[in-house]
Amino acid sequence: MDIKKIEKKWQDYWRSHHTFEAHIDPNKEKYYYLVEFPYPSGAGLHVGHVRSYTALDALARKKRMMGYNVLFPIGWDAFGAPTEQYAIKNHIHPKVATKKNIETFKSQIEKLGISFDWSREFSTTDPEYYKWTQWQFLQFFKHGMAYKARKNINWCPKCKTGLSNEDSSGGVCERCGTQVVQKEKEQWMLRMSDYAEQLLDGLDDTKFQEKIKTAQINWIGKSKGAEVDFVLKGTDEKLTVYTTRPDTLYGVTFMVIAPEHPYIDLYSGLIHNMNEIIDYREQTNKKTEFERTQLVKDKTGVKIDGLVAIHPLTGKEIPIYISDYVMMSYGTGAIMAVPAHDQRDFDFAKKYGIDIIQVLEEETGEPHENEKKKNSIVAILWDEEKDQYLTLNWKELGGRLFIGGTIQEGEDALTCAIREIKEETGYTDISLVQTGFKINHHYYAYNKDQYFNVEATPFLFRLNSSKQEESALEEDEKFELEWVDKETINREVVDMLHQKSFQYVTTGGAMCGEGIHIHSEMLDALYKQEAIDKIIAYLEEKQIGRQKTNYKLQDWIFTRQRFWGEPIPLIYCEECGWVPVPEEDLPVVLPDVAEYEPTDDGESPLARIPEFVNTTCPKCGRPARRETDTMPNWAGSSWYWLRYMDPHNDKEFVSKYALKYWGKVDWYNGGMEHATRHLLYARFWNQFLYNIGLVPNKEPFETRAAHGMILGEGGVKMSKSLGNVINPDDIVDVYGADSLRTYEMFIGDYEKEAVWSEQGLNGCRRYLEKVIRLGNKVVKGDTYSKNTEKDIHRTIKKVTDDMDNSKFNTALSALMILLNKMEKEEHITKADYRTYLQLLNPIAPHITEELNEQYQLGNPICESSWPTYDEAMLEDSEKEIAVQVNGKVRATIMVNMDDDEKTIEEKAKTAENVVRHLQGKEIVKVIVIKGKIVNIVVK
RNA sequence: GCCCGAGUGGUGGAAUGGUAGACGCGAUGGACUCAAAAUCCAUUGGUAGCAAUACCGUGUCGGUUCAAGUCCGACCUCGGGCACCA
Repeated sequence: MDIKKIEKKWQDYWRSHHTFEAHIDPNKEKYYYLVEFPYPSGAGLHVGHVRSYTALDALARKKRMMGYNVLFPIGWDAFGAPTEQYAIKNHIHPKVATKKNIETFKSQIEKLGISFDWSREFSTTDPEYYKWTQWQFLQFFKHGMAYKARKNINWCPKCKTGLSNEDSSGGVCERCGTQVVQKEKEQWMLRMSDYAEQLLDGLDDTKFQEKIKTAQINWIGKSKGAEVDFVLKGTDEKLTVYTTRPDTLYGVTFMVIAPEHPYIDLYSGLIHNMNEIIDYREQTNKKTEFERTQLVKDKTGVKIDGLVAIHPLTGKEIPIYISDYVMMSYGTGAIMAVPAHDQRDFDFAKKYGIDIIQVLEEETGEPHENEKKKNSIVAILWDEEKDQYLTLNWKELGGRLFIGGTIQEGEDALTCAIREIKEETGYTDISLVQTGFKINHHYYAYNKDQYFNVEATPFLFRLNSSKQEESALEEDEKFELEWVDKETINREVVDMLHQKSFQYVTTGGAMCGEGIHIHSEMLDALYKQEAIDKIIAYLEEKQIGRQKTNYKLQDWIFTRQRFWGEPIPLIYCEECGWVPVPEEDLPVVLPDVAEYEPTDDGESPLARIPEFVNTTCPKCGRPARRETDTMPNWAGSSWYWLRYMDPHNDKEFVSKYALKYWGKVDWYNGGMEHATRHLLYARFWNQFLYNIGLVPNKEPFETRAAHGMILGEGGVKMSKSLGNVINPDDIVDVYGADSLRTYEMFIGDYEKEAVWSEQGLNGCRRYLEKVIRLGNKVVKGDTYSKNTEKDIHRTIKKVTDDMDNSKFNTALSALMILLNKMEKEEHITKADYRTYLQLLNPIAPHITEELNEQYQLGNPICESSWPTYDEAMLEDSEKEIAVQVNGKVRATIMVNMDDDEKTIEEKAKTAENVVRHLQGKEIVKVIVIKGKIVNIVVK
């Protein structure tokens, strides 16, 4: 058999018979499968594409055979930087490069036999498509959802272009390695942050995988908290901060504002060290967004000399700093700093010597009635040289602990700690290293038969010399002094108070956990949520604060200073301002020019083309200028699934009729890398269209699944530089498309990454060859063979269920098992073979069609119905089950399905090896699970 | 740091709480062949044993259960996403 000819033959058949073209048919139930449309790069198709396309192809083929009207389209997401760069370098028009790349991709995909409906194919770069992208942008504009704003962008001075954050990671341009700078530009923005709550809510209407939902939720970044107003001393102005922990308000010891905060200029008259501040601001400006968002321990900042805030509750003066760890873009661009309970504030306070006030105490142990309150210490002695800590080993009396003790009348905590160390260990030559945060501990003392609630202060002391005096132990103090290392402590010190104490004094960070409030007047003794509620109520009553929800999600910067994108259809008129291009003049077409290289000043290349720029105002007819920026890559992919429903419509972006029939995408497959931004943009776009009544569903996608990556041999990413990229064409040439498809479906869990293996691929080819050879056994017969009848029914069920759950690997495994069984038979009937081929067809469509034809088994499989199974055929009348004695398998027995438990138990007890294990033992219990297992418990 | 995943033979990977390792790859032995390839048959988690069989075994430690790869708790390692987000 010539595989290549067969594959070509069936691909031609499907094309000429329009087998996979979908047509609206109200009498048939629809199903919409969508794969992320590819970016047709010069590199060609990747084996990763093959994996997801084959998976959805298999599902689509099966669904069609099950009688659904399946929409399974494909197109091209072709605008964007890579093609533009390629075009500039090779001096060809991006339009030409795109066309060439699409041709390559298309022929590669066709060779795989994917059942796409090619009649619906389009590219985002087609004027007939981007006309409607522009039209929809105008809907945003007309509904006040688009606005212009000045924004800092990443700018590469060498490439003369704006870069996305992704393209400028590490602070350098991804392509040329030049240091990226910040440049302020006017940009069109879409009000996506207005949709934060709706985008969050909408997730409930989807069946996305949990990890995809989480990614969306994280990106939206909702946080509940409060705004608090701090009066600036000597002014009428307030400095408002946002915090998620208003309950820690009493712990505020300083405030920080972002270097860009407008108050700095507003109050420059009051500030004495303006020069220093301007210097710092300039340093910050040099940093890229990337550098600023790196988590660094070493905080920098400048104290504002002359500007002081007043604590709204205590009336104390609070110093204000500027620092780049506070972002202008989040919250109010100003924070109240609580160094005791926030790591960043803690780091900053340590560096600049600012007070740290503890207002939360971690609680350990279980509270109990009639507790006696007292204050105590935990003292940890450290031998720096050996890096060991002194513990008291109380053995069975209390395990391994540090030195502990109760603070006496008139004594402070530190004195107490030094005294206790001396009394219990005799060491006196010590110095204090660290005082930890206080801990609120509940415990029961057996020797005193009393519950205690202590407020304990942990200390860390360094041992300077082993000078030791006589210790002063009391009667009941029986322990061994032992110096041990960190590991032993982590393992053996189990008392929560002592464990936490050790953590506090050795790691030395802020106390960020939950706890009960102290030093907080009205909040004292309250837990987190009660305290938050109480303080917010108070702040609101006094009108010095209010509850507030914040989102990380920001408005969408919708412009790029590039050539190869959709022109923004707006015209600027001196008289009328920004005016939309009239609908009948759409699309605003990209000019066919030779000059599309970037300009020096950051303007779009379109700005240099007078014929494009100069126009007249659609409103007043005076001379006017076109917007020269283009849309981002994300634009065209934000609505493409809608266009697939009605791709040739030149009156509307999609007809109501098509929308009503095809509805939502039922199953959307894509890479995990698009689970945040693309998916969010697409949902936002759709929700907007829904809100203005243009689409019938609020959420565009019912299910979103993500496939795992295919890695090169050795488990590394395939890349040009490693030279381990597998070209699907080469594989198809040598092994055939069906082998490649089968292998990629068999390689492992569809959602997990998988490692490419040529040997594994070869195994799948061998399997398909066996399927071909199985044909030699075919004899007449339109019913299943008696010997394999049950296996066939079971396999139908298994393959059907597994494919429904995207478990292609186990579906194939079941088919292999059935093949092995059939191979042992002398003959199989046409019916056997036909069903077998039908089950395999979604994964290996060419070879199965050919065999079906060759052995004259029936109409083409693509026009046949999916096999069904008979429930009654799934179970055997007899089954082998295991017999365990005390949970260990000792024998297997044959049972009939209609055996009652008594019979099974008897069979089990008399099984040869079981008898031996029962000898001399008393049977305590016998568990019989019908059809599964028997477990005999003996003593 | 936070949020997801995942740790099972030589290897890719299977196992609604019920015989761990299905299926594939590789390996070993054999058949066919002058020979090789292809194909077919057999074996293939480890240790002991001629064998029957026994013991051990799903990252580590503990727990629940008649029964744990699977459930619960603590930890370790790897992968991914997010991140001075107040």
